Amino acid sequence: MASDSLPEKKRISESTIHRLSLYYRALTVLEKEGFETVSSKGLAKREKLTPAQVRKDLSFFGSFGTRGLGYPVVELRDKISQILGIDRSWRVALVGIGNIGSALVSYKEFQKQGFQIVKLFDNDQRKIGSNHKGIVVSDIKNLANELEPDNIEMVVLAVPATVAQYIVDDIVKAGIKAILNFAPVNLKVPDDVFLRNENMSMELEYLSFALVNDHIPKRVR
Amino acid sequence: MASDSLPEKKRISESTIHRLSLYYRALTVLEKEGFETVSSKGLAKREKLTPAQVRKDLSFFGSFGTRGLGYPVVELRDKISQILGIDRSWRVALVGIGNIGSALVSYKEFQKQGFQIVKLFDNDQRKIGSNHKGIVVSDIKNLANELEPDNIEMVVLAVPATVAQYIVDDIVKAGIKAILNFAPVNLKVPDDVFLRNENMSMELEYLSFALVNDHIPKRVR
DNA sequence: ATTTTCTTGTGAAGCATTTCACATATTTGA
DNA sequence: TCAAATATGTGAAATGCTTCACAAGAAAAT
Ligand SMILES: NC(=O)c1ccc[n+]([C@@H]2O[C@H](COP(=O)([O-])OP(=O)(O)OC[C@H]3O[C@@H](n4cnc5c(N)ncnc54)[C@H](O)[C@@H]3O)[C@@H](O)[C@H]2O)c1
Ligand SMILES: NC(=O)c1ccc[n+]([C@@H]2O[C@H](COP(=O)([O-])OP(=O)(O)OC[C@H]3O[C@@H](n4cnc5c(N)ncnc54)[C@H](O)[C@@H]3O)[C@@H](O)[C@H]2O)c1
Repeated sequence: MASDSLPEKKRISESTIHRLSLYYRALTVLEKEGFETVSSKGLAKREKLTPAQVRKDLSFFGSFGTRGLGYPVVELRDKISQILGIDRSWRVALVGIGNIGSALVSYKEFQKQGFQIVKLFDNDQRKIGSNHKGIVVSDIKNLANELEPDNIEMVVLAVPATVAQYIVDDIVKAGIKAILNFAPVNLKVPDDVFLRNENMSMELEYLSFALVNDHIPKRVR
Repeated sequence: MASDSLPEKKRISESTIHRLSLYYRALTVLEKEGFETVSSKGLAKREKLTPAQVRKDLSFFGSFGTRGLGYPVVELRDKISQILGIDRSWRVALVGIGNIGSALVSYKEFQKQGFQIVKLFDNDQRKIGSNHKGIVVSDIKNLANELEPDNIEMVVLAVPATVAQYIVDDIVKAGIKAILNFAPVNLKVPDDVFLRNENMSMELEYLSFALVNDHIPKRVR
């Protein structure tokens, strides 16, 4: 036959990616605690997962363990950080320097993890020009000029829900491909833009449901 | 036979519960826009889901639609709010009045949605006694006395990761059954306590992974 | 009244994810 | 050196979740 289907890129589930974050965090702690190796069982226990789940997740990306011994803590952590792309730093812009936005700018852990907030935007005249942790707030009007994908790789959106779609449209136009949105609204973006939503109300509603229905879900994430 | 297995309580998946939140939000918007009914197709489109998914989710809880017509917007919204348990208000305590904690207290939407923050705790002498939106910050030392499950039904935890487990132990001891945690740490709680984590780093790491791997997950939540 | 159109509700099929179970590799202890 | 213990990596089975597809009910059109 002339054309077999192209070797399709292996697709990883969202859950696996989230668990990689958990493993990464656990391994960081294990290193601090002085462990040199850890078994899938040990790792699983820390994150309330099964050993098989841990092994399967890691197996999507390679073989990192030693039979009879387990995984080398530091090596595995470094490997996961490569997989997640957090073995480098990311330049992040933050739009909306309100309650949540200010909390995010002040949060030093992001910086340490390599998510560097390097640009701030707002439309409030009292905020524009002001200084937050060494960064001067730019006027949102200049977003198109000042948001270069060469420079900024991710945008965190912390503006009111009512304006979020307009702003996201501009962000997309500027060529940004990754957005973390805090506004409780379903934003429309093209297929090649990665959008994640942080929806706190949803988690409170989940708790409400759980209390009212005394609910244990089939599968806990 | 003497004993058939008890009619097991229908377990609903986490995804379905989260989608109920989305439907609720969409229906609120639809009502404002003046729609009296909406089809599963219409609802699906707004939330980037399939009509079958919408119908299946709702079918777990009953039959709310009319064939040939769709679902009555207001009625369905009210029904979902009953299912989620948000047709009432919840009394919430917030522990840790720092960057995130302050943002949450100032957020009026929670109040509107029925999540009433009615008690604040911190261990910082400069914060204890101070007033946030009409609530005086209590000393964390008094948590055991002042956190009565009769009065407080949920706790939001916004303290440093290093102390989160100690505090959560006290919260559990006080009899609280629902906790929303912002600290990036895997907290241990008994099986009858519902715990949800809000982990922003995880979402940034997801975006990082997506950019590095040009990744579209198998299933988008 | 009757037909056509629309749309729900739901088993069943299809697909994704988790768990099982074991061959295999390595370490540990005797 | 060898046996026992440990623990990975992975097909296959089991479980869970989503989508299909269609019968059936209701509305709209004729
Ligand atoms: N505060 C919370 O605890 C919380 C919780 C959950 C969700 N959220 C959501 O996060 C978002 C931000 O919430 P917040 O409490 O920080 O609100 P906020 O009002 O304190 O901050 C919003 C900021 O966006 C700016 N802004 C408004 N319009 C803008 C525009 N067109 N361009 C640029 N900047 C603009 C405002 O000047 C302000 O600084 C909202 O969508 C809110 O629903 C907040
Ligand atoms: N700020 C952010 O944007 C952000 C983002 C993601 C996660 N988080 C997490 O949320 C949590 C809070 O972050 P933050 O930035 O608001 O930190 P913060 O230091 O500003 O606030 C923490 C608050 O907890 C109080 N606290 C400390 N120990 C306490 C104790 N034993 N009992 C009671 N209160 C105590 C402090 O006094 C302070 O008010 C942290 O776990 C952090 O990792 C924060």
